[in-house]
Amino acid sequence: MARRSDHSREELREMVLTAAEKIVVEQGYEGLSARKVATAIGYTVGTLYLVFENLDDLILNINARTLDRLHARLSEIQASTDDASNYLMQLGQAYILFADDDPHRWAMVFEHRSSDGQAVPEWYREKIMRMFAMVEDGLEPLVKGRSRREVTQAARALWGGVHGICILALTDNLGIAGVDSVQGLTQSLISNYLKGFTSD
Amino acid sequence: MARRSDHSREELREMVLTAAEKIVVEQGYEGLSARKVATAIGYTVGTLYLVFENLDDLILNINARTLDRLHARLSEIQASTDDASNYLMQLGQAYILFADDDPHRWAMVFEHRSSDGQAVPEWYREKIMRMFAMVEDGLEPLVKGRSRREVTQAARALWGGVHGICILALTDNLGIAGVDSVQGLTQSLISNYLKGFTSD
DNA sequence: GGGTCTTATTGAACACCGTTCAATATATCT
DNA sequence: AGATATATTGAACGGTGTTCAATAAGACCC
Repeated sequence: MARRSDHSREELREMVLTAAEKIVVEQGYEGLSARKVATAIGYTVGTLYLVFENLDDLILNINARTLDRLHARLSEIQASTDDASNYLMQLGQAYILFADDDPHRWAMVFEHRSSDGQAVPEWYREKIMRMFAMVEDGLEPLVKGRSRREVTQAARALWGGVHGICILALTDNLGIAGVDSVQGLTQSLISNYLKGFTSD
Repeated sequence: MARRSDHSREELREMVLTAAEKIVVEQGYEGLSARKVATAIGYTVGTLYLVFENLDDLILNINARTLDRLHARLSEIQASTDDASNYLMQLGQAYILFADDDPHRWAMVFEHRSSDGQAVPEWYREKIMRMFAMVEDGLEPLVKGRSRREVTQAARALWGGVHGICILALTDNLGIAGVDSVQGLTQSLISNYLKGFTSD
C-alpha cells in the first residue's frame, strides 16, 4: 500500500494528469484506461476517483491543458497591426503545426464526448472562446465599418474552416500527405477568405 | 436457436446494418454494442462475426452508407453552369442540413477510429474523394486559367472549411445555437472564399 | 421413416473496461 | 501504548469485444 500522505491531493492530481497525458500521447485516446494510469503512478485504480470525478472528468482536464498549450503557442505570435493578413496566416500555421506535433493529444480534444450527455462546463467553454477571440482581434485591422456581429461571424467561419482542414488531415481524410500540403490548404483558405472579406 | 437458413448471409448483413444504424441514430456512437445489435435482430452475439469481421468493420460499413446518403443528397442539387457560386453554396447548405438532420449518424463518421491503427480501405476513401470531386466540378466555371492543382487545392480547402464549421457546430463548440447560425457561417465562408478565389 | 452428414447458430469463456465502497493499513494525537 | 482518524486499497459488479467447441436443424440417402 502506498504510504499515507506520500503525496498531497494536488501532487496526486498532477501525477495522474501527467501519466494520463503520456499514455494518450503514446497510445492515443483509445489506449487510455483508469487501470493503466493507476499502475503508471504506482497507485491502485480507486485512487483516481479521489482526485477526479470519473474518467470523463480526467479527460476534460487533459483537454483543458491541451487548449492551454495551444493558447500559449498562439500567444507567442506577435500581432502586427500593419499586416493583419500575415498575422492570421501565422495563427493558422501555428495551429496546424501544433496539431501535427502531437496528433493524439489534439485528436482527443475532439474525439471525446462526455458519456452522460451533459454539456461541457463553462470554464472549459471559455478556453475555446478565447481562441475565437484571438482571431477576432487579428481581424480587427481589416474591419472597415463592419458590425461587431459580422466580425464575430468571420472569426468563427475562418477558424472553423482551419479546424476542418486540420481534422481532415489528422484523420487522413484529405487524400493528401504531409504537413506541407496541409499548410498549403490553410494558406489558401485564409488568404482567399480574407481577400473576399476585405474586398468591398 | 434461430432456424437454420432463416435468412441468407446477405439478408443477415442487411439486418445487422439496419439494426445497428437504428441504435446509432437513437443512442449515438457510444450506445452501440455487439450484444445490443444481436438482440435487436433476434440472433446471438456470435452471429455478427459471421457477416462482419468485427465491430470496426461493421461501423465502417455503416459510415460508408452514411457517405452514400450524403452523396445522394448532394447529387439532387442541379449544377448550374451559370451560377457556380450559388451551386457551391447550395452544396454547403445541404451538407450542414444533412449533418443536422441526424447528428449521431454523421458524428460517427468522424468519431470512429479503427482500433487497430490500420488505414481505411481504398473503396471507402473513394467515397470521400467523390465528395471533393463534386466541389471541384462546381468550382470549374470559376477557374480562369488556373492549374488543375490549384483547383484541387481550392476544393479541399473549401470543403474542409465547411466540414470544420459543421463539426464545431455538432460538438457544440462554436458558442452558437441553431442551424440558422451555422448556415450563416457556412455562407460567410463560401462566399468570401469564392470572392477571393475569383478576384484576380 | 430412420440414419447420417453438414453446417448455421449458439453462448459460455476470456480478458478487458469504468466505477464503487467496505475493509485495511498507516499516521497522528492523547 | 492505545485510540482515533483517514488515505489507500482491491475485490466485486455489470458492462464491453471476440473466440470457438458444442449443439441443433436442415438436407440427403437408403
